[in-house]
Amino acid sequence: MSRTRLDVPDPAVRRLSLYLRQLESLEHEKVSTVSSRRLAESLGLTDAQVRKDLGYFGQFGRPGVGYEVPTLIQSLRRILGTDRISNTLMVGIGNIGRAVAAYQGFRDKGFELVALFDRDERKVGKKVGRLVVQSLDDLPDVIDAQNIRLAILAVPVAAAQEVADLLIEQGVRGILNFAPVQLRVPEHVTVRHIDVAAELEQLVFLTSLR
Amino acid sequence: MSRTRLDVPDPAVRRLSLYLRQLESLEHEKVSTVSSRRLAESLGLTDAQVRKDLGYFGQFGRPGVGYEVPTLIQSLRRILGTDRISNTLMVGIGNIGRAVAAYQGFRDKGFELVALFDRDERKVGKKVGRLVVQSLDDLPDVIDAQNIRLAILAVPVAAAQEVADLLIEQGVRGILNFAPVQLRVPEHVTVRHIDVAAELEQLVFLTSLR
DNA sequence: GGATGTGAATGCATTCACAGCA
DNA sequence: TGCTGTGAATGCATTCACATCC
Repeated sequence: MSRTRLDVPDPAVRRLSLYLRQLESLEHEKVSTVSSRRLAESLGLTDAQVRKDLGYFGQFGRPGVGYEVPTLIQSLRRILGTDRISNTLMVGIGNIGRAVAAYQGFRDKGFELVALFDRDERKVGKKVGRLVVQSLDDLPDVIDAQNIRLAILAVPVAAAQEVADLLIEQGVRGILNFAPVQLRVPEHVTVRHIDVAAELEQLVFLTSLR
Repeated sequence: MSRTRLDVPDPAVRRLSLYLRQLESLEHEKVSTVSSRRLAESLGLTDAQVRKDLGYFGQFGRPGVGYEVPTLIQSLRRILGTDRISNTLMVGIGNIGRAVAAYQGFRDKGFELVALFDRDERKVGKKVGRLVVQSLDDLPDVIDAQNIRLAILAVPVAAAQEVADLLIEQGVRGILNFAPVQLRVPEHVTVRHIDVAAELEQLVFLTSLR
């Protein structure tokens, strides 16, 4: 049976982003070459893991030398799909929404926030950065016109599932969810969840052990 | 060898927060009892996993009946350590910092944001919600006086490691890091990392597969 | 009958260890 | 010699399956 991209362990894919971040920082420091050992150490991992992870996707290094930093960065971006810009929309322009919208440097990472939506009619028409908040009624047209497949969901818990359903119906394939609720989505849709309170809970637990 | 709390799989601990969130929502709907099956289904997990996870910490259910929702909530809070309020501080009052500070409901989850800090002298003295932004010079005194062990780090990448070192030196044991950089910390300190760009990268990768 | 709790079995991710190449 | 790439071995998490109890 042929190896498909799908049988890569999920934890390995998560680490790809980590490697990319670290490599970008090395590039910034004008480091031209890095070994799996060095990369691993700076991230608190093992060299074998770095090599294995990269090995799922191809051969990028040179024995006896290591990995060329700029080339590996390019390769990782291509693998992740961030070598081209993905148009992204956001629904829910509250505190979190505004903060994320204000974040500079999305574009460098392969994303462009191209549309903002809110259900609250008082927010519609207001400017946030370069963008104007739109009504949810415009969602279908905008998604269509700009070929959007990624959405950031920053609405209150009570509205999250409903808005997610709407997004999916209109063709969104990936949702970054800030609402502290588990979304129910069809197979072909991917959700990533950011839950600040849950992370703090983990910290309390882990710090009270030692 | 005796079982210590430490040999609980990390993924299991992460799911505890998930269970808690779901149980709170069930309590809100006045559901008094829930089976592992039902709880699992609502979270996209298996019943065996729910039982095994809870089993690491004790026996909470009644065979033939299930788990009493309010009791299990209490137990989970005690396990996680969120049955008592943890005083928390934040450094870096930019966009993200302000958004997190504005988040209502920390207290219900077991946290109280009790102090804000920023290096920028122009921000010091300004009010954010009920709190006044303080100078980093005051950090040692505040940590001491309020017995703070948790910190939210929302400073720029360039300052993150330095501020983290300072926090740790003053006795902070857990750091929630929003800066997209891997912090180097001693053994006894725990870090959780929230990286919005990395999550979006994952979405791009996962959605381009199918 | 219906559900928990938990050892045993499985499956998946990590680490080892070494052949092969620069 | 130094480092990659990768099968084999290990270790860890999940799932199975059933004895036990309400």
